[in-house]
This record gives sequence, C-alpha cells and structure tokens, in this order.
Amino acid sequence: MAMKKLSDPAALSRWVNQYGLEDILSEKARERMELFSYGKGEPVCQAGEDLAYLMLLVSGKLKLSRLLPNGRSILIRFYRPLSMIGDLELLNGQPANCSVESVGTTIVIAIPADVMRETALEDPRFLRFVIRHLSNKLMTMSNASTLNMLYPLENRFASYLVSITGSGSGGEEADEIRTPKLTEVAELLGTSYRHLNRIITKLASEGLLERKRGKILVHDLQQLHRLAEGNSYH
Amino acid sequence: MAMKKLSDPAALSRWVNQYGLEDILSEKARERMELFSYGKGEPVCQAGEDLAYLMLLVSGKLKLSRLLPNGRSILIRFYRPLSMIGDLELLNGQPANCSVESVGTTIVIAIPADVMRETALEDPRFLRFVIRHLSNKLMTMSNASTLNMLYPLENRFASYLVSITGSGSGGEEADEIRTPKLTEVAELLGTSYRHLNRIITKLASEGLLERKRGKILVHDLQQLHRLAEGNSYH
DNA sequence: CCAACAAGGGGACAGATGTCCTTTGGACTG
DNA sequence: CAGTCCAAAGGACATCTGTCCCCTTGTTGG
Repeated sequence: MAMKKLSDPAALSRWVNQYGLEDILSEKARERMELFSYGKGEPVCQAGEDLAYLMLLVSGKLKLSRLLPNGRSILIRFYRPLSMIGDLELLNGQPANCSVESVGTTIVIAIPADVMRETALEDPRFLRFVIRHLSNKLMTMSNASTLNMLYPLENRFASYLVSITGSGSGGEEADEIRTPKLTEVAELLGTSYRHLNRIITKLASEGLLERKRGKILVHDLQQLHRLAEGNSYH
Repeated sequence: MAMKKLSDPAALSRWVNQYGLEDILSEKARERMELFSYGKGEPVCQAGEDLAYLMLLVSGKLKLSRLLPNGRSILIRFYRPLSMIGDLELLNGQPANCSVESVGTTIVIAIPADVMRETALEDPRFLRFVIRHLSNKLMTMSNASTLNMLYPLENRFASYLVSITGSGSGGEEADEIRTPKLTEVAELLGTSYRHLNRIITKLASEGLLERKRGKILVHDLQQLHRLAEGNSYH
C-alpha cells in the first residue's frame, strides 16, 4: 500500500536520457535522483501534506483529484509522462491542495525538495521547464473548466470521446473499442454516473455509439465531432 | 476606442518603485518600458491575436473572458494590480486564447515582447516572478472551476459575496454595500442573470441579505459563510 | 408633463442533472 | 449447480438552471 524505492541506475539513466532531463536538471539534482514505483490505487500525494520530493512521472498514469469540504471529490485530470508533480508546492512552499494517485503501475523520478530549492531556483533551463508545464496545466484546466461550465454533458462527453479516440493514446483502434471505467469518466466530466449513463443511452439510441457490457463502441465519430463543436479535453 | 500611450517618466518610475519592478526586470527591459492607458470597456487583448507586449497592470481592473465556439462568452476572472498579461503568450509564442478588456480606467506598463524574449528568458528573478504568477492563476482557476462544478449557485454566490466582502477590496464597509453589475456577476459565476436573480430573491427572503435598486446589502455574513462551506473565489 | 425607451425584476415552462432505489447480469465460491 | 455478491443499468422524482417573455421602474428627450 505504499511506494517502493527502486534501485536501478540503468533504468534511471535510461529515463533521464529518453526525456532529455540532462538539459533541465542540474548535476547535483541528477546525483540525488531516486526512482519510485507505485502500484494501482496507491497515493502519491495527499492534499494537505508537504511534499518532500519533486517528482517527474516517467511511466504510467496518475490521477489528479480533489476533495471538497462537501465530501464530494472531483477528478481534475490525468497525468501521463512527462509530467511534473509537486512543482507548485516546491516553488511556493505551500502544502498540496490536490491528491494524486497512481492509476496502474507508475514510475517516477523523485528529487528531494531541499536539493531542488538549493540549485534549481537559479537555473533558467529548469525554470523555463517549470513554466512550460505550468502553462500547459493552466491551459488544460482553463479549457476543461470552460467546457464544463457552458456545455451540457452530451457535448462534453462527445468532446471526451473525440479526445481519447482521436489520439489513440492506448493502442486501440481509432474508432472502435473503449474501456475506461465509466464511473471514472463521470467524475472527470464532473457529473454523476447515473447521468452519464443516461446520455450514453441517448447517444446509443441515436446510433452514434453502441454499448457492450462495460465497453463502448463508437459508430459515428463524425457526428460526435459535430456534437463536440470543436472543443476538446486536451 | 483604443489605447493611449502616456509619456510620463515620473509616473513610470513611481510604479516601478511601488511594485519593486527593479528586482524582476532587467535594465534593458526597464529602458524600453512604456505606459499605456485604457478607458472603460476598451480591449487590451483579443483572442487569436499575437501580443506585441508583455504588460503589467499597475492601476485599475481588467476583465478576463473567453468566447466559445458556442457564441456564448464566459467571464473567467478579474485582474487587479500587480498582474501580468501576456506572460503565457510571451513564453510559449502562442496567440492568446482569452480576451482582456479594461473595466474602468487602467494603466499598464508595456514592454515589447522581443525585448523580453532577448533578456528575460535567462533571468531567474523574472522567471520566478512568472512562475509565482502562473501558480496564482492556476490555483485561482482550479478553485473557481471546482467550485462551479460541484456546488449549486446558492453556495457559489455565497462564496462570491464572502470573498469580495471579507477582503473589502474597494474601500466599502465590510458588510454593507455592494454594487457590481449583477449581469457581470452572473457571467463570472457561470450562470444566467435570471437564475442569479432567483437565488438573490431566495437569500433575501431568508433574511441573509437585502436588495436595493441595483445594490445588495449583506445582513448575515455568518450564514453566508456557512453556505460557502469554506470555499472562496480567491 | 408626457411619450418613448432602457434596464432590472420576475413568472412560466422546459431541459439538465442529482439522488435514491430497484433490477439485471455476470463472476466467484463452495 | 445453487447461492452470494458486485458492478452495471435504469426508473422515479426532486432540484437546479436556462430560455422566453412580460411587467415594473427609472430615465431621457421633447
């Protein structure tokens, strides 16, 4: 139920190489890198706690969500490699206000926060890297937020389908099978499972898609595109 | 209907001094600063256009909004001094995807984008300044987005009232008068004027507030706090 | 003072969404 | 195979919100 530290210098340097981390991390930071691994559902970071590490996701998928005073929680977005976790907390010294959890098995490069504070704050390459990522996060969030606010679920779900179908981020055929857990999709779209279900039924009755036990087959990507009206979930 | 360039070195250096801009802008950038002034309702930046300047709001209030393919527009937030406009566009080289308009009379310090690109990308002080501001924007946006998604308007409006009442950002009494245009508030909260009106009527009938022609008097800030459930619009 | 007009306020209805609860179908165990 | 359990699917109803439209009130110009 907790993170495992890996001791695998070869893998580490492979990741560093693959993502060009030599270009953004100081030598000192690179010396202190560690490799962490998280299993399915394990927490990477809890709201309210201080992060001891700056982390770079190099493999797997992380789920960023937030717990409201309400008791309800909302799935903000997914992170895929290469993403940074803890940048905001590191730079501002504030505790996290989101929770991050591992979706499947993930691997992150972790660098002690104090090391980063010593070296990175003066390194333009790293700071620009942070800025690029923050910009990305900001735009993604702004996009999603606007979308959620102004369009009913039917359009948003269409956008979602188009987003994950078009980019084929998991190796599935372009327009056929889909299997994320629907309850999770509902959370991401900021709605209840019940309502998402309703909309799926509606779209199915219109022939745009078909539902199999737990799966959804997209039939008419064209129409979905029309429904999405050019919006997209990043 | 357009921006005016001011030629007032004294005012300029006063602003620079007041906000400590010597600490974050290079000498070269400071040499090339200009002072712009915008009147009520004038556009500072339109979605889709390339920004020729990085701007620092030093006086007044700006309205950041976004136009959807939908035709509808949404008010994202207000900027007050000291805020940066065009940071994202400058650093990423992308055209803006938001529109910024002056609410009243505003004054900004403008620095040509090419000057910034030459000098600022290597300056840790400036980069950290950008990061601080991006972080802020991200948190504000994340907050607002979550709020909008999970709470009905009654709670969100309470949050809004608490936010602007508590901080007394305009010199009004702590809990008495309030006069922003309601249509504008509705847009900020992502709802229709009609519905906001409905909620105001409801809150008024419960004695939490009272409406005067175009104004709202807060009676029971305590209850509003309870409704807001600890959430806040920045 | 009156007419015309703009802006705020509100009624009525439809659509979107949440909550609760029941039903269904499949997987797993003994 | 029967029994149990769990997740998916969906029915019923209440609530939230948007849209359309009309009424009221204040304002401006003659």
